[in-house]
Amino acid sequence: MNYEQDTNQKNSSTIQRQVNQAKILRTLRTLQPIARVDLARETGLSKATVSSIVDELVLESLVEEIGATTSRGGRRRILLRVRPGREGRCAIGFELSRNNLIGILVDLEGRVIATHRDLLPAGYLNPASLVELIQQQVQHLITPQDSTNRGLVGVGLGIPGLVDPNTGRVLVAVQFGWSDIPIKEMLEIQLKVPVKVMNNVKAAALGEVIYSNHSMEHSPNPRLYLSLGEGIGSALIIEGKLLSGVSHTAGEFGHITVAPNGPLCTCGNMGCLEAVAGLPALVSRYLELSRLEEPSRLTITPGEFPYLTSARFLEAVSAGDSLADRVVAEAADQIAIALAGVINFTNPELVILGGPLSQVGAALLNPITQALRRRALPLPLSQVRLITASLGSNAAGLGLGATIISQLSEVVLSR
Amino acid sequence: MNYEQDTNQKNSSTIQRQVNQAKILRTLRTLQPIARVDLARETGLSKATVSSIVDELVLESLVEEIGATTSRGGRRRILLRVRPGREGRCAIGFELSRNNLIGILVDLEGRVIATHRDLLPAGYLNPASLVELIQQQVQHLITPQDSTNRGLVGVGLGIPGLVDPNTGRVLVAVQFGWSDIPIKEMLEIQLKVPVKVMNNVKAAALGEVIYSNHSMEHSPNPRLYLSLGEGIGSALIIEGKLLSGVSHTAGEFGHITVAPNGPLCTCGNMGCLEAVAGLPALVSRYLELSRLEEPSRLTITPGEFPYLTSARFLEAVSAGDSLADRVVAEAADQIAIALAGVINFTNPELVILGGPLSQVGAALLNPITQALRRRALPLPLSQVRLITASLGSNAAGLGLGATIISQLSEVVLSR
DNA sequence: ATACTAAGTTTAGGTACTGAACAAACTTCC
DNA sequence: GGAAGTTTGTTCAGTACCTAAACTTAGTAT
Repeated sequence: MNYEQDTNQKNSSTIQRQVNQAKILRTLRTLQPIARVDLARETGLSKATVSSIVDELVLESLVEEIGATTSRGGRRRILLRVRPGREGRCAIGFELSRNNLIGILVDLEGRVIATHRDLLPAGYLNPASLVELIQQQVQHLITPQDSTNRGLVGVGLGIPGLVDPNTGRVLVAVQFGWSDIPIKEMLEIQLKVPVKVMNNVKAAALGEVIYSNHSMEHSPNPRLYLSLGEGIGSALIIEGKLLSGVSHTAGEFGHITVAPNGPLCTCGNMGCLEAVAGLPALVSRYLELSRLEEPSRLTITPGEFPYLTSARFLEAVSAGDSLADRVVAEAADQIAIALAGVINFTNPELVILGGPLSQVGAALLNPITQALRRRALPLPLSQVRLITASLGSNAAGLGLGATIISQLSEVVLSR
Repeated sequence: MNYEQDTNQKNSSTIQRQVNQAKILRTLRTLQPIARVDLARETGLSKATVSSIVDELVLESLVEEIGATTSRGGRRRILLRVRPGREGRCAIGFELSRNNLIGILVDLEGRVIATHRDLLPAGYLNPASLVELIQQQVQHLITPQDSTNRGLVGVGLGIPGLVDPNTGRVLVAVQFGWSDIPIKEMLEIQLKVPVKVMNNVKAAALGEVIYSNHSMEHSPNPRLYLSLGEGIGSALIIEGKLLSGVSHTAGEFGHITVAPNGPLCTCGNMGCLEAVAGLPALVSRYLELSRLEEPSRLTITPGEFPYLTSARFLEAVSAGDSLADRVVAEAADQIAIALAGVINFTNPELVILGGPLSQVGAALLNPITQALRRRALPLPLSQVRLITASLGSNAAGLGLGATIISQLSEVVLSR
């Protein structure tokens, strides 16, 4: 079940054991603490098989015994659980952003054990240097004794750019000037553990979605993550998997048309959501309206106007600036138009609002909720839970870590 | 592999054989005619295993030998293929509409062997009578000798209404006054073969998507089917599976907002696509504009105006009525607004235009294509193939039949 | 102490896969 | 035409993994 074994594994066709190992691990994780008998009953496997597989899992540091229950006649049941903390196995999720590399070490239960942040060196970032940097962080994060990475289940990496999650190639990353970099392959050679690479916003989406649930079990129903910031993106998760699309660009939420004759967007279309509700648009709108408003009622002084940044604008909203609040409410209406369409179309069970704009909380959530009531169909709307993202800058790392961990209890049929 | 065997099958855990049977069947179907050696090479299984599984498949009438090739030194290879026609196994797809029950018998290659259509009796249709009617059609369609349905792999049923495809329950079918009918269960008891029940538009979508491909192999990428008629619906197929959603209402394309302050829709929202581009809206628009137009240039005479039906309107478009054409072109613009959003969001490889309105062909397709060029993002747009539906009233039946057949070469891990 | 009960382990038997040897059915070449 | 060579498909011994049933372990009940 670890990487070395996978590579010199028999002949890819002994699916049985993998399926059953995964089944037991999955059951164990959702019902823990649990005894072998109950695992047998839950999974439909025989007690003998469960014993045999549990033995293996204990050997691999994935599972541990935690004493016995009191009995009501008969031998006491020995409770098992997924082995938590540093003593068990773990995974690391990395997020690469413009200036930082954040690494988050999670245990088998998806809990954070340690984090590490490196500032990126100025100037061009070489793919090889990134690999080097990640290798160093891995050494920092896992226990120093374990230099073989044997405790490490795998590593995930989120990158701002277009990634093919299947091959793990970075197709384009404008910020770093990369194109067609086989980063997954490079990392696997260096780290000797399986690596998963994906877009950082999608990784954050996975994180928020998985951790919204209090269990790492995935729902089969669609769940949507919305990232509201300078740009507006999203990720749709169906049956626990990210929708990627033919060219891996699925999730473009910001270019849904919400005002057919509205302002020109950078993409060439008129009235894209991003053009009216992206942060730059909100700042412009604020400046436009502030001319009509009495300065005394504003949190932002007219002197700041020429230098008004998105961050400062968001502060004003949080500080209760009524004009900023109005601008956000207007944007919420526009967001709701697109969101209502997507809710009707995908019928999700969960929508998570993420990105900088989402941090203003109720100032955004309330008007969106209201507008959705007018715009969305009653049945799908009644099924959807609308919440705000809660993991902050840890989201991507956690999503990647949890994804790696989850793969232990999934079997991918190779086709 | 047939239904009786499935029920008293060992103990649900002999997954190995099922996986490998499915793998061989899948490979065989895409690469046929093919010999055992090549199957072994393609699937990675040993020659011994392939021989053993092929023997089983031949016994089950799923596969047949079709003579040998000429050799270039060495024993000649015996070519195998999926057994076509009545001699092989087959499936039946039924579509229930307001007045008709259409049954389509397809062979293992997805080709139509026979069709049958019954007019429904007037008045309330009892679920039990439907089961009875389907049972009769099954008897008509399969060879009379085979009264045990042994040749029948399974049956699919498409119903206009809200269906839970997992349980096969009809949640609501307004046209028939049904609610919460376990139609799948009822049919399985009667027919003694596996039954799949789903919404008829989604079944049609599956049909069009599967048959657009010239092979029954499913692409992993998203594909979209649009049904343009009185109402506007859609179905999104991802990894060969229909997106259903929490409450099984996914695909509501008609209630995407395309004109935020537009006309009131039946759903309560303003400016839904359906309210501006559904057939009733087009007819109204035609009547509205016809007052300004010179009657001589119209195909429809003013005398018809009070009785103008959607069907007549569509005839006028096909006849080249310039005003009707203009109305369709306007609608195409609105459709393109919603479609561009969905293309950006889902990044599909295929969009199929279906439903009555799609039958006007280029009058609709051209303006949509043009508008998409302005509205959709270049990268996703460049990947999408936009075509018109081609199966007509057979679509749903074919989709269901093909779905049943496809299940032979798929393994669903039970969780 | 003895009987009962339930959890977990051991064992014998069955299924399904694989590699290697073998049989079958060709072509080639002298 | 027969020996040699080639390739396909089958048979067989060995292995992995599952199950049911018997057994061991470790408790409670009386």
